[in-house]
Amino acid sequence: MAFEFNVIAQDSGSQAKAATFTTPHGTIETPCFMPVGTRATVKGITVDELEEVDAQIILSNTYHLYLRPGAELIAEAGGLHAFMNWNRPILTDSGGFQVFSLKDTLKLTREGLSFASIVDGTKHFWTPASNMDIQHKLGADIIMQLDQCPPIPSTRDEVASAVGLSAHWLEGCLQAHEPHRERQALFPIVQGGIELDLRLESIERIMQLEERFGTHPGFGIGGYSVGEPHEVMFETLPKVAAALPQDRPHYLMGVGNPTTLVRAVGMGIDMFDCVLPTRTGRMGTAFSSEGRLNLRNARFAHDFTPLDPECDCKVCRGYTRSYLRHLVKSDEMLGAILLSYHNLYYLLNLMRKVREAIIEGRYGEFLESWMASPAADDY
RNA sequence: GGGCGUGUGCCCGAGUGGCUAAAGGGGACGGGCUGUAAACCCGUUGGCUAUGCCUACCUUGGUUCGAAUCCAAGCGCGCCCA
Repeated sequence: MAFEFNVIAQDSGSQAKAATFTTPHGTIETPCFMPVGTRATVKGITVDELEEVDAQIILSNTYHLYLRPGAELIAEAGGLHAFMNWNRPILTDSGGFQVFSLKDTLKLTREGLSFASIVDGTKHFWTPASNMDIQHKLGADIIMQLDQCPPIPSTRDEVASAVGLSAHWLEGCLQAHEPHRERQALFPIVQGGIELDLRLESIERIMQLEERFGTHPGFGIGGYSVGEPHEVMFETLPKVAAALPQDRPHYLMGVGNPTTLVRAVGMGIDMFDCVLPTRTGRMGTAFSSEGRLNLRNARFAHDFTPLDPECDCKVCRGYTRSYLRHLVKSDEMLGAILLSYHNLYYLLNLMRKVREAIIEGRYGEFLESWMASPAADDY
């Protein structure tokens, strides 16, 4: 059976769990971090390197690929996997986040959303069904429903309205997706901002639709990390994750930094994605066991030690902080490439260690020592 | 030797009497980045016993209430003539 979620270890002191999730392009081990490759490329990283750092699944974006090069072209290439030469699982986001981040160019209606292309200004209109059609053509293993992701701060009415609209759109997505259920897993997305009752209402409306459309293979949790402090998210996140079925993966969308990942796993989250490792890497910042390092800082000019002495990735084995700083300061693309590579390795490796800890029944210890370490400085 | 031009903060460069501690770049330094309109964005960049004072636009002298800005000489640099 496709899209099987098998929990292989459950932490006794938290909601942390280790599991596997089966997709047509392979099995994902959770908890996992998914590198973001918006435009069918994880910026600065080849697919060989993605396999080197052992990314099990990557993300791509419906909005961006629809605009360029177009879903038809990707279908003609044989789908996203063939097009980008990546044969492991892929998840495509629907473009719901762009409803939030590109709000100036988008207009919402109950039927769908209209928007002006950020590429050439042309006008477009999406319905849940047309969005599904695009994602079917792209052919990712996991696809996300079209949703509305409201920013922080939003009024309660605005958040409630986003819950309603997202649930309404979900129905349209499910309907259009029915013939494709075996090939692609459609994840609904929980909205509701930072208010628990709205979150629970969102979950209820999502679960109600199972009566007509069958079991949802997994769940996205959206609308967090859109400006609120982490602690605010943590007030409701464990309750949201607990209110969802435990026999399916919980995907916390767009999160986040290393410490947030380590903690959120204990709150019942199985999947994460974030642009942070690649973006901050490209901009000259590296994750490390000593905390975040801004390689532009003058203090690294004569530092001929590895980026992170505790990391065994090829960047840390082969290059010094001084050299990486030189590349960054000189605007050499290799600097962005190497730091992106290291940051991805770091985060993926961290998830592997978290998973190992869960399986060995010591997630609590792991979390405690993590929080006490300098690596948790981003918190 | 003569003629013309030019000299601004770490660098390039705007400014040609008061609104100038001096635009704009670059560099340097620091910060940010969370389902990627991001190889991007923001801040600082003469000194101090800081809501004020001091020192500053090659140097010296002058004009003026007031000069980076006008005048004279000198020095440096550039081009042309000898």
